[in-house]
Amino acid sequence: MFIELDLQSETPIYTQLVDQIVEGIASGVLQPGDPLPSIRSLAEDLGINLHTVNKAYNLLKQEGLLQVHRKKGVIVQPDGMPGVTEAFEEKLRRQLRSLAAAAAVRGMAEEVFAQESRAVYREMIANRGRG
Amino acid sequence: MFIELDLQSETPIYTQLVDQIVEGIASGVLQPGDPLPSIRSLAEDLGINLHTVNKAYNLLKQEGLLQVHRKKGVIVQPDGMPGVTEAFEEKLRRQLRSLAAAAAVRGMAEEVFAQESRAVYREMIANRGRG
DNA sequence: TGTTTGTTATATTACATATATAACACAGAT
DNA sequence: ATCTGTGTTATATATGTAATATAACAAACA
Repeated sequence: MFIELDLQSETPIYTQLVDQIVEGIASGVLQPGDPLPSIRSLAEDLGINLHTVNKAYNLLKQEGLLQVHRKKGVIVQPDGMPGVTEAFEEKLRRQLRSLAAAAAVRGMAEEVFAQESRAVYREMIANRGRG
Repeated sequence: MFIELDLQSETPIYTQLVDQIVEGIASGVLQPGDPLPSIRSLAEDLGINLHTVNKAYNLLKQEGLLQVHRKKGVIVQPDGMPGVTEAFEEKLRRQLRSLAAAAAVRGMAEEVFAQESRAVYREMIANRGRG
């Protein structure tokens, strides 16, 4: 499994799970229809509790990124990913504003900040051709 | 005072305080050397507890954005803001990665994401001439 | 029948958030 | 000296979140 947890981190375990799965989908490592480990097996692999994995999976299910079946297990959304909704735009801008302010205060120029954003996005989807 | 709290929000009060003060500095509403309300008076104005304001002020003090004196009170860092450290770059990139992944998964193109970042930054510092 | 799946329920521990009081040390004004 | 307002520190409490530990249930499949 491609997931690596930092149990010392201040960011919750279930958030780390959510982030890494989303990044997995964005990067193409996880493709629509691909199966994910069962709640129990992933929990055991990572040495964490069943409910922590369940919480992460459910959040992603509610966002429309995962589908959850009885016996089929958990798979990456095969019927089209959710689009850029108004709610998502708002949330994105709110978080970008916080980052932009912190960057501006430290003297990071507009071009550098924008370029940094572009670079991070590009690296994210760098090898969608192969995984 | 320019601070507005959303007590229903899931983001902690002290985080809202930190964010809005940083945005105040970035936008020029707060200039180096400018005084901030005392811990007690701001707490009373906002209808929150003294310690919540204290926590926010202390975080900003540790980041080097505020100075705290005995009787002089709290002022915006007059001796030069902290620069773009390696630690800050890492933190920024980590958070940008999370946002970029969420955006990419929803089909937001690289150019749109980068432009969104630039626009948010620009609006942040839009009226540094006067406020 | 038995196993594995997601799901739900309950309980417990640990930690973060926020509040409420209280007291302390320091600096300035009266 | 005394009072007042400042940041600071110390306790205590209430609430919510994060994470764990068990247990049980319903559905799908071999």
